[in-house]
Amino acid sequence: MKRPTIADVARRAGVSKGAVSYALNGQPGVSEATRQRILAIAAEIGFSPSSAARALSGATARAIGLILARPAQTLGIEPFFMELISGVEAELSARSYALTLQVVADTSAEIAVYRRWWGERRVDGVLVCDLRVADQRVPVLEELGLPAVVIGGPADTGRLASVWSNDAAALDETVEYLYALGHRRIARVGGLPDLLHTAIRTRAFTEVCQRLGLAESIVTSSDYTGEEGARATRRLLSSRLRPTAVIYDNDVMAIAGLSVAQEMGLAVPADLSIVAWDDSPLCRLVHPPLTAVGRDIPAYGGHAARQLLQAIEGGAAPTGLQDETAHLTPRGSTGPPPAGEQRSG
Amino acid sequence: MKRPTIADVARRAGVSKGAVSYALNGQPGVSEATRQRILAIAAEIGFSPSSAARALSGATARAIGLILARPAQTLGIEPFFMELISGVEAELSARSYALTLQVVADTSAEIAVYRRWWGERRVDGVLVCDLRVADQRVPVLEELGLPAVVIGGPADTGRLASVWSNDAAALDETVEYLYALGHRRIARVGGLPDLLHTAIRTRAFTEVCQRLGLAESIVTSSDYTGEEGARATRRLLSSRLRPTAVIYDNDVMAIAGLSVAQEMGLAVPADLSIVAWDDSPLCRLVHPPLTAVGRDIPAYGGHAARQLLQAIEGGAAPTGLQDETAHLTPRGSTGPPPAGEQRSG
DNA sequence: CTGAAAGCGCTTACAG
DNA sequence: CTGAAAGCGCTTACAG
Repeated sequence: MKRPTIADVARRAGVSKGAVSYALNGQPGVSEATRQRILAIAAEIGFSPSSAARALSGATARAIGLILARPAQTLGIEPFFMELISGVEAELSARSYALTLQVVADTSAEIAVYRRWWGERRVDGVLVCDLRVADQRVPVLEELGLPAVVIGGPADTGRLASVWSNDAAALDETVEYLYALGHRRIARVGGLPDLLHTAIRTRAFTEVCQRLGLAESIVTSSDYTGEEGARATRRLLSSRLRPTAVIYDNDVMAIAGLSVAQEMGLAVPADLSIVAWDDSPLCRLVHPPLTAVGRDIPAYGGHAARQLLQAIEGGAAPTGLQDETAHLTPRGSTGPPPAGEQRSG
Repeated sequence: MKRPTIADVARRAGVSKGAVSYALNGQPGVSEATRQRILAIAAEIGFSPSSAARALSGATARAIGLILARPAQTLGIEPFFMELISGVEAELSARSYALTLQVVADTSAEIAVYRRWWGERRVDGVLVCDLRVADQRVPVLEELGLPAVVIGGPADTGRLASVWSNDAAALDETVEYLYALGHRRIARVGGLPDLLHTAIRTRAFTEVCQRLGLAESIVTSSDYTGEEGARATRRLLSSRLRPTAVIYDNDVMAIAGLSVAQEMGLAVPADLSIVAWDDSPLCRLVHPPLTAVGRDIPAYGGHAARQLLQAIEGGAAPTGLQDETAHLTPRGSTGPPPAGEQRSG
């Protein structure tokens, strides 16, 4: 099947190619009657303007890029990224922008792809995930002048806008809730230590524990896999003064932690309380269902996409956006600590 | 920053634009020495050819499309799609093809996007997921002449190649394993009934149960969510002659089923054996870890991508590929049925 | 082996 | 309000 071009539409409508272009793009230059006739003909013969030709003349690819630099394993198992992508998509497809996705091994590969995309003019802008402390990607994107919105923060992202959520506040709320239940030995299994949000949560955790007078707060790092969540949990539960509550930095590790507790003969929540970050359907799948800290991730992705489109189309650099703070949803995995534990620590 | 064009490279190399093009694309027409000099200059000034200009003249976008028509909820929670995408990516990025991803609500939206992509020449070909019985997408893609590889089968996909796995054989193996353990009342919680692989597994299940003389084989359908998996399990476990083993069509429902069993006071595997399809890290996360039927999904995606690139570049339509058959990995969730149950049914 | 030129299908000033 | 034309940055026959 031969693809119709703008010339085909012009010929059938008896107008110039320019007129068709104006009609399609909603620009002045054609009468309303002509516009309607052109639109009808375009629809009839199934014409869509070539994205390549459009990009070449208009200099806009109508595509944005998203790079994921995580191993396939953790990518698949964490609902976070797919939910984020769904939200991004909803925003993009409403404006018929395409999403170009790439999975890479590490940050340097990611930077190489940004450079290539920029050279190829393949995307009009990018969404940057997994913001790191002193992130190397930020200066590169600034130098290239490739519009970008950083997902994560708060942080100094220079000229790049960011969309972020107040994780420190959410963490405070969580620890205070556990404290109110009577917990005095609270541990946290954190995520990848070089991710900014891990650093932010770790600092908040340390501060709130100090404020509440919890001397024995413990933080360990992990890579978000179930294996590391299980290993960290075994270590915590085998220690002399084992914690009565554990906060995990993702849902997967929390579920792994629940299994380890069961395996070690500890009842949840009678002997151990468990809190998952990144609330997701996974948390409601297990028994008992997990108390979790969460927020609307598709909406988060949508907000980031909207900021990016604004940066691309509006010209004016958006200033960034503080998204909703995650909130705690208590379920069956948290309760008071075992009797006799309540005042120790 | 101004993006370098082929003219910049040509000027600095003291050759024509044509020569630069030949050098970059590994075509004859330039001497080896000149080619090396051109390549060095291109690398030095960070030149990547504009994908739009390339697509416009060469008629190849160097991008393939993938559409997911599932609600955000199930997309996020099932590791399958992300693993598939990872595998596709690995194959594509090795040849510097881009992946254009779109999430849509239903099949008619999906078909509309195919038509638009075709008109826009945005992608050189597409990967078709979730093959259905009498799939409406197949004739549309054939009519458009858009290269496509169907993920799933075996089925009559006309001129489209497909990559598939023998699910019937894997289901046989699973039922025979449960039969050998002594199970005589085996139930199956199937996936979306209009998906081809659900139909194939359902038929295989019915046939193997007949062959083994298991009269009371039960099949229910679901939408792959934990909620439906839990509901189906409650129904099964509340029935007068409850099954002693249940096979679930995905990992998420199997985990939900495990929780329901625990909630209803049944021990797994002492009172109930559970098998998950789509083995994934989730299956090893719970306690007991789930016996599961699985295979290498990233490899599956990679094979599909390779077939598609062959269809796009080779010209000759690939004939399709039978991928590895899924195999059963016994873990802690399966065992003999309760004493006294072994000969009933 | 190399250079000059046409052409891909749009968009957008520029004249009428 | 409309038409003719240049130009985006490549690729690829076509001459030399």
